[in-house]
Amino acid sequence: MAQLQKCTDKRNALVQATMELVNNNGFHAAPMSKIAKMANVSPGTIYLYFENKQDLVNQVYLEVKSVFTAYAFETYDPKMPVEQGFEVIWKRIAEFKLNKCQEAMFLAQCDNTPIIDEPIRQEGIKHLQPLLDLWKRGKEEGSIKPLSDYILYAYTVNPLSFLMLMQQRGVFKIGKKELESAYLAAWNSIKSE
Amino acid sequence: MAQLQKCTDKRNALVQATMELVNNNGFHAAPMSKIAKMANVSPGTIYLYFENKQDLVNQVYLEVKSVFTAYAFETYDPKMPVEQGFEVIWKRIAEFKLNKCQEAMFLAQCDNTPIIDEPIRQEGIKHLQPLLDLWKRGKEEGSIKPLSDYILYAYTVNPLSFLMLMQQRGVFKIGKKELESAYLAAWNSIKSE
DNA sequence: AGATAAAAAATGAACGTTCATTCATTTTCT
DNA sequence: AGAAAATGAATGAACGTTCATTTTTTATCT
Repeated sequence: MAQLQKCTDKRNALVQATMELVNNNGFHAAPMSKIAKMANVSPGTIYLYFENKQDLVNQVYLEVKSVFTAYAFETYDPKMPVEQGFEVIWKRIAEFKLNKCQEAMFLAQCDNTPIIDEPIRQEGIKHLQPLLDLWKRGKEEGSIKPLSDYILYAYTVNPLSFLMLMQQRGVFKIGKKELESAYLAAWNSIKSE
Repeated sequence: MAQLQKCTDKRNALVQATMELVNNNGFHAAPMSKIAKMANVSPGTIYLYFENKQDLVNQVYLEVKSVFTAYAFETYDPKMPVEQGFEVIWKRIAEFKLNKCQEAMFLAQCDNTPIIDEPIRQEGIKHLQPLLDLWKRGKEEGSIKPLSDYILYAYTVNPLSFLMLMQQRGVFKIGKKELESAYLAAWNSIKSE
């Protein structure tokens, strides 16, 4: 798979088409031929950019995951106090999950199914380190309950995935007020005392 | 599709095999031929019990969902005080999600992908009514925050799905102590004041 | 009870389709 | 003109589903 020099356009179109089809139809009903058609590209072209279908979906996952974490930490500064830092990160994550639905849905599907190879998934998690560091700091100074990172994640970040899905399916709409309540619920579940 | 009279055994074996294969390989890599083999049945036999592959997975979903809710409410009595009722239900749900991994994983996958037809999914949700009634009571008496049911679900039940997955993937183990912490986090996120 | 026939259930090879992937050819860029 | 990129028809494998046949169960009669 020789590195192609330009035309990151076609690659992006393929990434976008893969997300859209997997979101709407599921992995099992997202054939290469349709992905190609949606990206305005010939089926054969996909194999200039990706090894095969599994590699395609792996790469899309990694790319979307790193866009997500970059977005999450964009306005965060490790010098912030714990509570403020948490609020900043949480609200960026919420903004991402609720506005970039396409990307968030794709991640949710990948994280809850075996379609992504396990080593690739592990790699996608690494970018989350700043949040884990913040939690470590919070636990040390006593502002955050001394719980496993998995529990902290389950009660603060994961609920947003569920709310995103419900919004996407049209049964629930989250506005400014609901977002503030949701943030409080998140903070209340992990803050000390 | 005439009703078959006996041999609910074969049907159960098919349900079990479908869950196992979809959990381990994903829907796209769970062909009818493998499902049949795992259930010790001929491929043709599947079509005596189910219309087609979509119907098979729909029915498995409905069946597992109703086993789940039956389990959740088994020890609950609507006459219980709100906080006690919530604790009873929450802990049953936790028990189910953490012990019946096969079933819980399958539900998580179905709820986060488009593999289940939307009307069928809607039907599966109906059995959750007792919990919604409890929350209504809690909001009216002021013991539970006046939040949307979706937010309450996101912060109390959904985290368990995430923790179940992490336990299943071997990166996290939830014991008696963690379970108690998790319950407190859940209750803290939705209790009033 | 045992024998026999009719009905029900189960089988698995066969069918038509669709899929991922390849590669000889064409198009676009340098 | 030469190299790089893109094409899309062709290929073989795998899939969901069917149905003519076989096996098992049930019902009936001696």
